[in-house]
Amino acid sequence: MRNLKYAILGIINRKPSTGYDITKEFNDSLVEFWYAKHSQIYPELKKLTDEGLILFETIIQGEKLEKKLYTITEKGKKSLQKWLEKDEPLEPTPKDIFKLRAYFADEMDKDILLKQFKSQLNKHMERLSYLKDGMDELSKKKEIAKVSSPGFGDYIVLNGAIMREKNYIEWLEDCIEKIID
Amino acid sequence: MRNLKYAILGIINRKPSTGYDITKEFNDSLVEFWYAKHSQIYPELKKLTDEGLILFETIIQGEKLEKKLYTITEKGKKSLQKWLEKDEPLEPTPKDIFKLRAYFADEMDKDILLKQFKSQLNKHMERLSYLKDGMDELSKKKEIAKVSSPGFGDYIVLNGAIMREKNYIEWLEDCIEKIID
DNA sequence: TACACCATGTAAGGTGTTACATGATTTG
DNA sequence: CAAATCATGTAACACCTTACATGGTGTA
Repeated sequence: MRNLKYAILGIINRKPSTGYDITKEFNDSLVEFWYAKHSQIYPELKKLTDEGLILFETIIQGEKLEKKLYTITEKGKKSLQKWLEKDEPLEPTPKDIFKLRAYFADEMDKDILLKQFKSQLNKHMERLSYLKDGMDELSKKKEIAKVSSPGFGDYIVLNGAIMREKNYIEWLEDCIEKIID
Repeated sequence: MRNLKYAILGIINRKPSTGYDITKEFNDSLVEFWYAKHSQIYPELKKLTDEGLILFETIIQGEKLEKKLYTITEKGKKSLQKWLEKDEPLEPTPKDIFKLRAYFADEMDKDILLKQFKSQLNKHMERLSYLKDGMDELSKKKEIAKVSSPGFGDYIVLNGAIMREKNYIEWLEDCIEKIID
């Protein structure tokens, strides 16, 4: 466990960051497979500092705004590396509220059921389109699709998200077909 | 929120059940999209009883083993129905620890990275095979693939799980190819 | 009679969300 | 100069996991 710990460690390892930066990173780039609110991040940063895995430098922005720029320590790098090398059993399948509803489909009025699926389809199509835009931007910005290039991680996970959305859409369309006839 | 509440309500609505039954149901049938431990279920059952959404009958098994068979009330059915009809915004994408690791791929030694992906591939192939077996069994047992038939919910979500696993496997294979060359 | 499984609960602690709280800087 | 964004934190509460705790039933 302690996954947030390693998520933060990994981000700081990529580039020294403030708590605010990390929050943004989570809710922009990583949001397709990890996220956290700032209320969880700041206490965790304190904890990691106490554990000697990161350290910070106070920076004054403008006149008096203090911000803490965190850097990973050698100890932190070792800890991260160890976590990256771990090969653990598969996590339980993530929870999916829509599928939970779908499981109770035979209790639902057919029209409502259809409306539900169509609405869900819409939302996932929007998300897919958003992700595709992200991919266009990424391929402009970075040299991707090559291991050890710094954009490789970004590329494969974004590609994974696109594949996942396409697949979910396929499933929804399949269900809609079955509901109709 | 209060999703566990509705998950339990839905299960009891399908068929009167004990806490033990519900626990098994979660960890057998529903595990691909929802689950909970008994330590979460028993307190929730108490809560739902207090709210008048379910009620129980004490049954003696054998000589003296007491078990509580829960049944949904009219109030409970209304509450469930209302939840089933809700159309809420998309949940954030579920967290995926493996993708979190993958995001930090450029920090990893290429051999270790490859081993990670191959191991992950193995595990997902096993899960897929397990799910396919489940589908074979389900199609023997019930009349499925028809809305309003009682097996329809079971069928579409199991089918969704199979599709999801196939897709994840495809992504892993794609990544492995990219890592190799 | 031992072992697997049935059956129900509580306690402690970790993880995550929402709301509260405050203030500075940048940009239009 | 107003609004958006930058920046950091705490408190209360909800959700979830692990471990503790106890005892009955069925079957080989």
